[in-house]
This record gives sequence, structure tokens and C-alpha cells, in this order.
Amino acid sequence: MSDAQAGLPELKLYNTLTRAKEGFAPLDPALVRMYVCGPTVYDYAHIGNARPVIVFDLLYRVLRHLYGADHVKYVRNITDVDDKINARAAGEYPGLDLNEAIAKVTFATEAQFHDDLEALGVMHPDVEPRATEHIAEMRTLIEKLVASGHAYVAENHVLFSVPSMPDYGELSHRPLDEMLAGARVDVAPYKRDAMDFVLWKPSRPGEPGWPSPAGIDVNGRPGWHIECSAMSWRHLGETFDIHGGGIDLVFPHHENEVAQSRCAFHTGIMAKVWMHNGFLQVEGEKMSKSLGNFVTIRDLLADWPGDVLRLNMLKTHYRQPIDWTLKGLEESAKTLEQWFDAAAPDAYPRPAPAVLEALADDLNTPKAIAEMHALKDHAGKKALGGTLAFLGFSEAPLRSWAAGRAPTLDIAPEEVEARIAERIEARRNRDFATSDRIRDELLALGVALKDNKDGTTSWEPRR
RNA sequence: GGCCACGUGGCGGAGUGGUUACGCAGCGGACUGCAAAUCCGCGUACGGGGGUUCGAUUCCCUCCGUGGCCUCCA
Repeated sequence: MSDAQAGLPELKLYNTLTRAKEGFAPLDPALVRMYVCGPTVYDYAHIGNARPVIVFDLLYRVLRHLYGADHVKYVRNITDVDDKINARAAGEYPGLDLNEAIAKVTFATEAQFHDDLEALGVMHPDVEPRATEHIAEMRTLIEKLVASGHAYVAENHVLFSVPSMPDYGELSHRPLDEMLAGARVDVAPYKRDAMDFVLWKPSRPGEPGWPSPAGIDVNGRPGWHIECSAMSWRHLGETFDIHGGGIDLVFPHHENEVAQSRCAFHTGIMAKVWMHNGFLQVEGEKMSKSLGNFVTIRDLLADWPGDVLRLNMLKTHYRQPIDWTLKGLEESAKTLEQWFDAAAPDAYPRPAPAVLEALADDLNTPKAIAEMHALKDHAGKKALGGTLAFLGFSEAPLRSWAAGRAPTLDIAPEEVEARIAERIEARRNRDFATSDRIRDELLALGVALKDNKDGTTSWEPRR
């Protein structure tokens, strides 16, 4: 079961750590382990947030196919402790106790996130851990780091000592001196080294707080990076196969995760393969609230089926920048409709060999899509159906969306049939002037006619 | 300022040291009374300038443009 089976392509993945595409060999083929950084739940997820979710969902499907569904463990966390959450909660519920306000914000945001993902048709990860449920693991990690000299206590903070790790910077490929030269932030006075980062910090009154590690006697809360080290450790172990996220996370977030985990466990790696998806722009511009082009998943779902959004995302290779446009969405919707027009159902969701081969090559989705276009002839219809199912695309929502999108008819169906009968009679008499007039009139009312080979005439709402 | 990506035909978007990616749009043909739908066919592109090479869109240098990171961020 575990090893590459006959007929299955070798999976190759681009590894940020080595900056090269490599053959993928799991640490334990009986259980391939993948961790992806999930959202910080303080606001509606935007379409950029959807990219890693969609990309790594695809990888999850490919891994399950290659290694068996029971031999893959996918963990995607929820970050529910963060300064942005606190700020939002205080602003949204000024009268409420801060902790209660935070609970309201995180609960509502997480529910919305799950609704969004449901509509997008991505699979559930095997585990979706919350940061606040892993405070104990964070404390344990911090104690380990302090004990081994990789972290120190200063003014009720615990800081990671970057100079204690000789190969710090291996993931982002940044030599320390260069970073210092470009740094333009004030260095907290209690840091021994400018690059040191916070593992734990004291809570201010009213803020969420937990008993601190390392002998600190005031309550505190975790720094940004420690949660992922804690959650991946708890659910995947000290080392695991794949760690994914957006390319903006490479530094400092992932670099610091690597430092924490490797130094806590004295291992040469944290994750074997690091994968990062590229950024997204909207209509050629960077997405920002100030430009007014901030697009949430929820907004898009009001106008489009989730599958169209997902296909649109996969049209571009995951490492490339993507420009999210209305025109692209129209095209994606059209493509999906064409595929379902041509596909024959397959009882088993399974990728066509050529599609799987493309996906195995570092998730080359544009190539895979080209292969799906090639399946539209008779011999490929069933393979196309199986591939669509494998990718999680479903026909019904698309069809009902398309039907709802058609212009409303200004004429009753019975009336259409009557006019068609009238036109057939005219054509039989070779009275084409009348025939064409009827067709034009119906078209003006939103009805498009099709004269079939067998002499009948069918119609559909004009697109 | 430092570091790092990307720049392909009208549009989207793979890939490759020398042979048509693919899709959308467009054009031509078949079919049709004419259409629609469908089917068949057509485009020789790779930011500018140098260099390496028998040969570069593909490698190297440089310039320009766009974006990312260095501070919260997918």
C-alpha cells in the first residue's frame, strides 16, 4: 500500500527550503503528515486567504490518492489568540468584558470561515486545532527552549535567542547581517540580540492570559509563532513531511517556527518540504481596504458557485502570482459548464492518468486543466467525469446557478411551443420570412431556438 | 535602503536550449433555406539591451515594469 504503486506517477514538489523541485519521499509512507497555516479569525476571509486552502486541499486529494486515504494526516489550524483579534473585539463590543468579546469574535468568524469552505467544496482537514487549546504544549516547548539555552526570560517575556541557532535563516535564505542592515524597527530594550523574537509575553489587565512558563509569576500569552510549533508537534510529531502556507509567511513566521521546533527537539528538520503559494491581485491591483477592492470569499459566493471560484484559482500554478478578475471568473464558469456537458458519470472519483501526472508534477494545475480539455471526446468522457469528481467538482450547484442566471422569460413556455409549431408549419411551406420573423421575435423575448436534424425544434433561455 | 519573485500571442496561462501547449475571444470551412448548436481548420508569442552557444523565449549580466518580504498579513 505504502510504496509507489505500479502505474502511479512520482510526486514531485517544489521545496522552499532547497529552492528546487524534488521527488517526494514521506518520512513514513504509512502516514504522510501535512500542516498548513490556517486563518487568524478576526474578520471575514478574503479571496487571498482562499488560495492556500484550495491549493493544499488539492495536494491533500493527490496524497490520499497516491498513498491511500487512511495514510494521510492533514492539519490546518485556527489561530484564535492574537492582537488583531483583541483589537477587533474591543472595537466591536466596547461594553463587554474583553474575553467575552473575543469569544464572540472568534466564534462568529470561525463559523463564517467554515461556511465559506463548505461552499468552496474543499475537504475537511483531519484535525483543525485551535491555538487556545494548545497553551500547555506551548509552555512545554518554551520550557524546553529555556532549558537548552535557546531562550531566555527578560521582563516577563520569554525570547528566542537567534544567535543560539547557527543555521537560523535557512528557510528564507537570509543571512543575519543583511536582515539587520535592512531592519527599520525599534528593538525592544530587553532583547539581547536585535533578531530575537518573542515566545511568550505578559498579558495586560483584561487581556487573555494563562499561567506563564519559565518561572514568570504573572499571566501571559503566546507570541505569534509558537502556536504552530505546538500544534504541529501535538498532532504530527516532532518532524513531519509537508508544511504549507502563503509565501508572505516564509519570513518571519515559518523561519521562526523552524527555529523553535528544531531547537526544542534537537532535530535537523522541522518539516521536510516547505511549500508556499504565491500572492493574489484583484483586477491588476493589490488587494487592500484602502483601494476598496477587498474581496471576501463570502461576497464572491453571493455571485458564483464555489466550484467556479475553485477552478478559477487552479487555472494558475500555485507558485505564480494570480490576477483575480471578473473576466477570469466568467471563463472559468464557462469551462466548468463545458466539462459537465461532455462528461459521463463515473461511479468512482479518480483522476485520469494524464491529469494525475500533471498534478504529481508540483501541482501543475494548468497542465492538468489542458489534459481535461483533451478528455472531452467520446473515449474520455467517463475519465473526465471521474476526474471532476476526484477534484471535488459537482454539477448540480453549477447547473442551478446557471439556470438562475439566465434572463427571465417574457413569455410562457406553452406560448413558446405554440410559436414553434407555427414556425415549423411555415418552414414546411418554405415561408422563411415568417419562420425567421418568429425566431427573431422569440429571441427578443429571451428564447433561443435550435433546429434539430430530425426536424424538431428545441429551445433554451438565451445566455 | 537590503533581500526575493514574476514579466509569454487580443486575453488567461503551461512549458522548453533547436519540433503546434492548452483555454477564451476572433477568423475561415462543413452542416443549415438562413441561423443557432456542433464539428474541422487557422494565429508562430515569449519586457528592452548586451553576453554565452552552431542555435535562447528557455542559461548569464544589466535596465525597465509589477509584486512580495524586512512590521500584522495567505
